[in-house]
Amino acid sequence: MSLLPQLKSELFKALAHSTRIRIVEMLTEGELCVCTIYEELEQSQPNISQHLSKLKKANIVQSRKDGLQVFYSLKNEKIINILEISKEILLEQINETRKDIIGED
Amino acid sequence: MSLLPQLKSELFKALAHSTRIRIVEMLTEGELCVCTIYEELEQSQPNISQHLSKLKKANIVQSRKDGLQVFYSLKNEKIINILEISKEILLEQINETRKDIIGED
DNA sequence: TAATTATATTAGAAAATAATTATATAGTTA
DNA sequence: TAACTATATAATTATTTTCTAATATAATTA
Repeated sequence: MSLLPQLKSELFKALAHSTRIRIVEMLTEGELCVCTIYEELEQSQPNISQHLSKLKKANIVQSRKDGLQVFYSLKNEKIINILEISKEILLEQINETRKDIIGED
Repeated sequence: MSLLPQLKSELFKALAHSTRIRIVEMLTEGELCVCTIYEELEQSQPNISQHLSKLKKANIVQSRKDGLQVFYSLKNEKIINILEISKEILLEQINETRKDIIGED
């Protein structure tokens, strides 16, 4: 019995929240301080902290302490590829739906 | 305010269960009858039916009826790419962990 | 048309997840 | 050392997800 499907599902579980998707996408540009993340996303500090904790537990991000601040960054750039492909899939879905409604070009 | 993060999170939610991962991976080989899926995965028929329903709602699979049987197939092959990248990420994680424990080669 | 088969749906209980509020911790500065 | 700041953790409640058992539906065959 393979363990991989279970591990994969845990990875996707970590990505299964729009706030966490937004965090990962923010981190695409480079490391960010926790304060920057919750201010930009307009979410409470504890809420963002908990989401970051889930991302960290899933090994999607890592953190580094600098004085009072904590900076988070992506642990593996390949996570960006997953987000890119998901975007392609969604855009194709949207395009299909459009065709169904408007009719073929 | 972009809608995409929300849609992406819904896509990942649909993949956030090991049974659904296994189903998608089975369908990589081509369309399958519901009965084949629940027999091979050794899960109850209603349980598999519910998981298939979630995958269908997320537009990951489509179904086709043939007599009494229903055949499911992938709707967009790109979902396979997402699973492949997730595997790469996980294998790299495992390799890192191994290095931490055993020491650098 | 009645019985059978394959699948889907529903209802209900248990478990997991999420947001909020309050509090704790670690590091800094006065 | 006391106050302050940034972040993390804990507790609570509400919501969502999952599994199981029972039932419904649709297509087939006797």
